[in-house]
Amino acid sequence: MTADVAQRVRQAAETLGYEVNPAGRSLRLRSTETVGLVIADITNPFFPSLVKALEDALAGQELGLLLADASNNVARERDAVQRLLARRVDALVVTPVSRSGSRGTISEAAARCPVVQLDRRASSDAHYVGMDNVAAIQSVLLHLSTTGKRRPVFVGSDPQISTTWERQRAFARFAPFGDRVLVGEFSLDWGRTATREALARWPSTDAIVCADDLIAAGAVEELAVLGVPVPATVAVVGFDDTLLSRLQTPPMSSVRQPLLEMAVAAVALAAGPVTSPRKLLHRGQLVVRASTLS
Amino acid sequence: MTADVAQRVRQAAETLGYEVNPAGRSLRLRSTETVGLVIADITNPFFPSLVKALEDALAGQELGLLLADASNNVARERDAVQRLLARRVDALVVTPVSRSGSRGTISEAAARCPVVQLDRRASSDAHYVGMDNVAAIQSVLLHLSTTGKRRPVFVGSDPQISTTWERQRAFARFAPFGDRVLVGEFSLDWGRTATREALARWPSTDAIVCADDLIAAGAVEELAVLGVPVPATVAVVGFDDTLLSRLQTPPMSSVRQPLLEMAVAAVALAAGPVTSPRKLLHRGQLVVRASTLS
DNA sequence: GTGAAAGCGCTAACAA
DNA sequence: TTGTTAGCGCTTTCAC
Repeated sequence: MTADVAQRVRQAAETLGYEVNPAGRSLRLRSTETVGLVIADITNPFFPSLVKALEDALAGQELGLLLADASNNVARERDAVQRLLARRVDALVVTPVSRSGSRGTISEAAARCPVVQLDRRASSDAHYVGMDNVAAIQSVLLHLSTTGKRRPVFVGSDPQISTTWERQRAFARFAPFGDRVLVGEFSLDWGRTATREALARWPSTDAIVCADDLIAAGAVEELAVLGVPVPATVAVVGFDDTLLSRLQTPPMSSVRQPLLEMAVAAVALAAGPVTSPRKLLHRGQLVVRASTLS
Repeated sequence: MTADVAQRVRQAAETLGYEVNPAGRSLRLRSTETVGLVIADITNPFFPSLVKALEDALAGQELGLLLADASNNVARERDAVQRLLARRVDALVVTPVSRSGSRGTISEAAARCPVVQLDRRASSDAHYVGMDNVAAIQSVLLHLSTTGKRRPVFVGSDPQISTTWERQRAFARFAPFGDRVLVGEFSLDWGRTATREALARWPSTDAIVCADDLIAAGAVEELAVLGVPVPATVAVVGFDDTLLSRLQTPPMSSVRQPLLEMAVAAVALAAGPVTSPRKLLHRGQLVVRASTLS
């Protein structure tokens, strides 16, 4: 076909309003050009930013995004994965709900199409793209120590969530008092409760390192109620750098994940040639705000 | 086919791991069993709850959700709509970015498939499912008046956003001083600026009615800075009942939209028989918290 | 360089 | 009730 004819065909297609039908294309090519995303819990303010990052990364590759939410529930996560698989997504991106509870679902899915675990991980049969939580905790501890805080406590969430688990383990290993750890859930209330408990058990506490911003926000609130000056007496650090960290009074220091970078890497693994499971760790960045700086 | 044979076929399908291929099905049925959703701005904390509600409503009908984000940008919204249309979604749900700027995009889309405007609206060529903002503002004003607040100010966002526009107009019509209106954008900073401006222009102000929780959070913060007691001297009300309203100190009263109900209605219009454009208004509910109750 | 034909997996219509 | 067939829109192959 000559360039001239090609041009005229294009022209005609334009005026007739013709567009390729992706169903026919899918059938023939055995590809849907769509990636499925299963989010652990869309009501957690961290995940919308992840969704957005992935959207952006996919748009660059002309890939569509089919979204599902697991509502923090292993059974619903399994259903969501099945639904997306039945729709023949070319690849699946998942933030697993639970280290042990999601493993089976993810391993089975990985046998059928490329699967990328993003942010959280549960199975070694699938790719993983996340943040280096050990390095993140180390930089938090270093920052605290340079501001004179040497008696931090860690307040985590459910250890079945891989991110909070990794942060907890790194804290246990590198903090001055590695056993000063409390675990509960991602919630404001837990942040408050844990703060009271921490101060009661370890009165010398001068910093609270939280597994996410929700917990950190609760910690800041409880400290205000208790009349403990932040950061003068007790500093607070969160994770994820969500809107919350900027809104809280005082604004909170928080570790930001390089979401777009991670999303691009995840898409590359999802859409690229099939390989053995890769593990990609990106560097986070501690955003310093008033809750750790007088 | 007898029930017995049907059962055996099902059994065989099960053991062989057979699943219908939606591509073939789509091609034959001329339907993708997928609905497209274009969100105005996923980083606005209100929208994730909308997405979740729609997810839930669609899951009940075995429909998939193809998601796109317009990033508050009319051009990106147009692109997103085109992309979803090219993928032959059966219907489109949109929260239009701008009353005038989104009209063309939505009207054109409505000519190709059922389109439901959710929460916000821009075109009368497509269905609309939203909240009755007039009734909402009236109930806010009534509540304020019964708590002795008779000099409210309205702080809105961009009047091109249909929700804030409707709230603003209702306020202008029903508030004691309908001209006490300031408009800016959905942001904390605007909430702060507007609060200062309101108190300067109308020193008798005893309540600030905000177009969303972000603005309201800014108002509460600025009042704290100015040393104005909330709610004793000035009460504050927001919209959307997001996480923010519970987290702010004091917790803020906010109008909650009946999201699931709206999502179910939207899905019914999207998946139901084609009809002339419908306009469905649901009733919101004012959630009263400390920012309006001493 | 161009055109024709096969076949992806599915369902609806029709024939037996 | 059961079995057969056509054709949805696309791309690839192969023949010309």
